[in-house]
Amino acid sequence: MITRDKLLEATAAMLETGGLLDFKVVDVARAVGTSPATFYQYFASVEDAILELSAHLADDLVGLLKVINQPWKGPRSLDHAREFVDAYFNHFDSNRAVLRVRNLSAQEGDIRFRKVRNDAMLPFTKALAAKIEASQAAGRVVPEINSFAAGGGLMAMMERLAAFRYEFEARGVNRDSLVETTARMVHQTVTGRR
Amino acid sequence: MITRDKLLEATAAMLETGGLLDFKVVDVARAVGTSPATFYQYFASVEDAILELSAHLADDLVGLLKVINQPWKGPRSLDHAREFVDAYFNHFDSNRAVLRVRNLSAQEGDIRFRKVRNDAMLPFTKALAAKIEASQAAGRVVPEINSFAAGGGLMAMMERLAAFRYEFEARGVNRDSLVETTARMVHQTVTGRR
DNA sequence: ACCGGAATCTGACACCGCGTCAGATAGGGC
DNA sequence: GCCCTATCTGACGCGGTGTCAGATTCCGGT
Repeated sequence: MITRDKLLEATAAMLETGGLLDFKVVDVARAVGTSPATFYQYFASVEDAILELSAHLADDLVGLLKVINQPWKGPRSLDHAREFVDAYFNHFDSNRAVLRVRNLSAQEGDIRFRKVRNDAMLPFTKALAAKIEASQAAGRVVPEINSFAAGGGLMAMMERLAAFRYEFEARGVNRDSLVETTARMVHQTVTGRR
Repeated sequence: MITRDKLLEATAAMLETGGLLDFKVVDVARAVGTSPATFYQYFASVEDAILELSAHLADDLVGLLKVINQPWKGPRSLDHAREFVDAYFNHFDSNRAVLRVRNLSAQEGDIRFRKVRNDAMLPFTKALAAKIEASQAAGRVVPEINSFAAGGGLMAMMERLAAFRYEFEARGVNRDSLVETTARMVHQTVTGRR
């Protein structure tokens, strides 16, 4: 495998293991059996490396767009919501550490991370918003709700619950139960039906 | 003012300004007109200082418990939800930077930050869960929903929307609209009513 | 006014990670 | 075997970390 990829991989691994505050590029270099100079050969800064890791994450999600772009109708509509939530949880589980840093940096105002996060999440937010608008047109959802804000709110909820999943498990809410509850909240908000 | 407090204040200010990755205790010391040694006189590490800042945040929220512990009934029930969401947004706005780091550290698994975060949020999660259970008992909310997970989900949504409020403003959703939408989602989930 | 002790602060230091550069090393096309 | 390019790294100056011993300040007691 090419050195550059090894460095990226090691960076991700480093983020899994330790906190962001004591992240050291020396450690990354050591893990790959190379020197810090090599790291800076490929990346101008640590942020750049993490940014690249973040950018690749959106790729894993394209498959999920199918689930959310189909209409959620009939008796199976709740199943779609479940599938959506479950897949999103999986995605988060596989990429906890990088997503954590991506979101922090986006919150801190770094425009590059904001963009990467938006690229990943906007399609979903918009798809949910479109469904909500349809439900509003059908009179099943109140017009006072801003569809984009509601879609964003649902994404926010999913992201957050995925992030603190283990906190819930420690309190007796297992993964299935969390997915089921989240799916029902999403479904309810989107379709206006129980 | 006592040096220790000045250091805490400067730490918070430093977190507002720059990213976590380039946080320097020298900068904090300089801002207070003292030396790094003095910082370490009072705090064993940067984390400890931020932890203390985080711990104090819960204090600001005790007033809000009143709003959520009263029953949300009758024609004014939506107003209660609005008041709750609005106040939570304010809280987040006043303490963005510290909350950001608190949440990151909690996600990273730091048990002290987990505890501080739980101390701040659990009362609200539980209060929402209690309301949901009441609605379930009344048949207005489906029993398949786990009340604790749903309460946590609502808190998660609020926290996240507050965090990315400016992202929504950039897309034409102003604060009022965001609060209104969030309040309605909370209200709907909690009471089972539109 | 003076003293003594405790509390508070800091200069100085050893250590280590950052980020750079010039030069070393390794491929591979011919 | 030669050269050119791509890739790597040793060595370095800079600056931040965290510690300690000692300096300074403060204050109560006499």
